[in-house]
Amino acid sequence: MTDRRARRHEATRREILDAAWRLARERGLTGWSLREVAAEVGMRAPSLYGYFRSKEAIYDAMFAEGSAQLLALADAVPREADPVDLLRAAAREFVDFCVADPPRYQLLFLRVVPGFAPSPASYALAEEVLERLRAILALAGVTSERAVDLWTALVTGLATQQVSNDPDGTRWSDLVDHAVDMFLASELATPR
Amino acid sequence: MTDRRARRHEATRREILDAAWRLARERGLTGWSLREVAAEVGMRAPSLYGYFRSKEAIYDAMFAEGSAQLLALADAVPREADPVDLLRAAAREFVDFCVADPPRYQLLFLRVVPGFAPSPASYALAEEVLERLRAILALAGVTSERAVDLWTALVTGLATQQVSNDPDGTRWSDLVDHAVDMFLASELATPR
DNA sequence: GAGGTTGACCTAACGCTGTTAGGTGTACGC
DNA sequence: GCGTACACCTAACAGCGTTAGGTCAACCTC
Repeated sequence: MTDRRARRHEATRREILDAAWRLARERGLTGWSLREVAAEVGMRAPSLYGYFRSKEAIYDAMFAEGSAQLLALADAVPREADPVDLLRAAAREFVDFCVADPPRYQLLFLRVVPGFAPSPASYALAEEVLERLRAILALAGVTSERAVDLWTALVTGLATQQVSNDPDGTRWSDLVDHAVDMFLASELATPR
Repeated sequence: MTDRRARRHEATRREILDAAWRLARERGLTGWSLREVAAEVGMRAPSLYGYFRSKEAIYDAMFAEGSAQLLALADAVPREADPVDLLRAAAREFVDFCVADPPRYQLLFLRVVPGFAPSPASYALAEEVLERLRAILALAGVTSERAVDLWTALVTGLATQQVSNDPDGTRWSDLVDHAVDMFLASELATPR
């Protein structure tokens, strides 16, 4: 049996992370303090340092977690559909993923936290997400690196506009299918 | 003659604003303190409050200034060219504008500063930028609100990816012409 | 079961942040 | 030349992330 101690430790880590997510959603990605997180789990701020080496380490764990969630989403994309439907679904799921949790989106894709950059381990997860994206696009016949870059610009652009300028509406989400059609018309016409 | 005092006051405001921009470019949009700005202009932090009501007011003045610069850029777009060339030039200038000064871009288009939202006066400037954009797109025959939204998503997406993921290269800037062609092929084919 | 160790948590404190209060001297308008 | 208004200062506040050092209970070993 793995140490009861170790399990308890992991559970407390989880509790801290959950509290951080909760506060980030309530007050904005950078709108919370360690003292608040500590209060949320019934501790004082310095005690958190037994679980995370710094506030940045908490952001890093959140980054890894968000990436893992997106990775799971990418793996759940159905493989047997029509390529157009496939990409439409993928784009829509991505934008919904972003809109559903704006702080998570900002942490993963915008460089919003002042000193923060993901650790190599966490960044590797983000790279793997990109790898899955490449695979999905390849299923639809889109393989060039330029096309992948254009895709990321397009879908993150839609997500950014939606989150920043119409957080409670669907003004840009509604454009996703149209944008995918535009993209595919252009990329599949000149397959190179 | 307008008060020498008033002129001197305005000059000091400028000096403070320039120092804030300089520090933002050096250390990131939110990576500077009032004490640093004050030191830069030979004062102590509390003295800045004679010129700006808060740090947020400095951000607001920066927001207004950035918007004015973008407005000037929009007004400089040549009106007599071929519509495709026009939009290509406009998109390229926009992305270059963003890449040239990432903190300015983040201030104007990402919601990066924790508590900050532009004042109504500053926001009006940003709205005017959008108005100019609509006019430019109309020159090329693009008039629907959905098409304008798709345009903003596309060009801000390119800019975001460029600034966030390849700040010193041209990986996404190089896609601007291609993206504009893709956009126009789609929007002009179905003109309604 | 007693003893020693380890780890969970605490208080106190550091240097930093934006901001306010209150004081001093000087440059200006009359 | 005088009185005022302004430019700037120091001191201080509460809050921030973080470190140092201490206390107490839970666990492992005998």
